[in-house]
Amino acid sequence: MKVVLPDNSELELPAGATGLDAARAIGPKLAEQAVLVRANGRAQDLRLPLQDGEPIQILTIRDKDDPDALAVLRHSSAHLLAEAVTRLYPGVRLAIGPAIENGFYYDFDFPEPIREEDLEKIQAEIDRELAEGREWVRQEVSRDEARELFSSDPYKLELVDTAEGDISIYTQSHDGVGNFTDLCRGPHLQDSKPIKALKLTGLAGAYWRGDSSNPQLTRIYGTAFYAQKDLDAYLERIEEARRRDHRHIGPQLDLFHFDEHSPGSPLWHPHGMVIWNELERVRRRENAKRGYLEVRTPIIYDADTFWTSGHFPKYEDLMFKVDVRGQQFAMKSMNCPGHMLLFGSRLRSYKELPVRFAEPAPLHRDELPGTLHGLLRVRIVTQDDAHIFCTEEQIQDEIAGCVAYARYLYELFDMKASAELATRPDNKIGTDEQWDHNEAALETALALNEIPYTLAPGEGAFYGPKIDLFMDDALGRKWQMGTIQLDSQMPHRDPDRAFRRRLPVLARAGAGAGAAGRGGARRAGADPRASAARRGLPGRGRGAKRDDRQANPGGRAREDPRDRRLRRPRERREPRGARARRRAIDPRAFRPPRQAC
RNA sequence: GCCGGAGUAGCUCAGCUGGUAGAGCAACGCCCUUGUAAGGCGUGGGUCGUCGGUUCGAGUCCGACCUCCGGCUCCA
Repeated sequence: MKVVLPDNSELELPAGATGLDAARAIGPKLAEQAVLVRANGRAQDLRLPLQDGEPIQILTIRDKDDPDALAVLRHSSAHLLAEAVTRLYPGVRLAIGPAIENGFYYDFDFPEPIREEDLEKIQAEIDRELAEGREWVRQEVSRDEARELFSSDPYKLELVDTAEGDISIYTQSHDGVGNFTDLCRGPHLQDSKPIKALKLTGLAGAYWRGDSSNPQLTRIYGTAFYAQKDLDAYLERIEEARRRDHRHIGPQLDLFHFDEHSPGSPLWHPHGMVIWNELERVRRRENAKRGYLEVRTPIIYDADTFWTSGHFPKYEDLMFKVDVRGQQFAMKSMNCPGHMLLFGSRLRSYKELPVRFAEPAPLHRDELPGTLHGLLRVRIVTQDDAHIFCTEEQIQDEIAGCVAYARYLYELFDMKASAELATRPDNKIGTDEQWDHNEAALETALALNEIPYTLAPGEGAFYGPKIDLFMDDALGRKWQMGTIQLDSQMPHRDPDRAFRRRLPVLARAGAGAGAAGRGGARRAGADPRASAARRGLPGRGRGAKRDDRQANPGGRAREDPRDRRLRRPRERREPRGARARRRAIDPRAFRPPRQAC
């Protein structure tokens, strides 16, 4: 058989030859330095056979910046970590240990919790392994053999059962030491020599398979490079980014600060307001150019409003509630309710359409403490939020307009946009034709604007697909910025019947949408509460409300407002933890930002 | 929320096994007048995150809480 080399020359090989065989055929030095073969564009273990006629590229230790070459180095590093931990902590159970963007991690289930100090010990053990050296041997096994091998490792067993294709294992050892075997798809290095720098960087809790209903594991992070100076440069880059952290610079420049008396809510200083007002000016100017009509609606609405809008069934725990003379109100976490009330305040003619309402209102969200992060994840956000009421025929143009607007903003701030297109979920309402049409409209808009996106199948809201826009920060963390959501089902939930016919609503948030949630758990059902809400159809909210009232008659005891003034600020209304227990949910699974109404 | 870390003067931090708080920078005062990464001398400044407990005595030990930092997506 033949394979094609990068210079387009052909290499003749015996049938079943592997990447390593190909390297050997070219030269001994190449074979020695090879770490990976890219076959047909895909990273492949050197030990695996090549296909006849496919183009290949041998990556070596000199391709030290190649993402695939780094990934194989780091994945092998993760296995060294696993070996060290297995030796140091008898009884530990192994979960998974992939390479990630800037390093690798391995998830463990420790019999006893470990602390940060333990990392030093583990690091020393890994350093010893590196000094001894390790070679990796790949073996293919049957599913039954794999189950036998990992019979005491529940996580590995689950992986065996859910794995696609053949099962492989890797054993790492050298001169009889090590001898650590792990279930692994590969690819791996030939041996540990290319790992010139390996550093454990952190410790964190992480749920098995990213699902909060699963046990929490202990994740150990690390990174590795083909050269010590690359590790040094990486650490220096992290340091530099830290020095430029807006959370330090902001207060230093007297722009804003945070106070523990209102966690997650910046206090803007005079200098900061100069920037704020400039952003406002840009927002007004650009909105005006695009035909948005500025409106202003209340911050606080009664519970009825939020049951109808669907916020309460889904997001009640993340909204600030206000008790007004015994009646429950809440602070809006999105502008939709006000805009719906405004649009529905009189009968509208389709000749008015499209109507684009924009509102720069402060929105309040009771984000969980562990998720707050400077100005990027806050409890109060003023975003350029808008709702567009239009006809089915106008959808495509309006969406394209929204995406183009988003692109304009990203370019204005010199940010690289990336997007996620979330499509129909299982509990969707509306017809397939409608969804086909709407998803296509979103996709077309993204393509027209050349914004790279990934598909998130099944992640759309039950009422329509959406586009979430992201930015990366200096440390490579992803933050959700804007969103564009299409709701073709609004009339179903509109109690006031302001619509004579079914009218789609487009909800979009652009500049200033800084409080967006991070891309959390992707898996549907990760949040039991949210998925339950998704199952509920529009209109069921009212029933749910009655149930809720019965379950919780009267709610919290009322208090005299005068008492409130007298009360010392630190005093709490209820036992600590009661509230936390009530909302035992996975914060990441919750995508608070802007589920439209 | 969960896991790990942290909370001592405006800032950066030290304070080991408990005995009533320190440094550098900043600020302020005086001196020097010195051409742009830190001239000299001196002074003031801390309920050691909050509440409670142990103790003759707690920044230091125990408990609860608050806030902040890293992480909880990258699928054997």
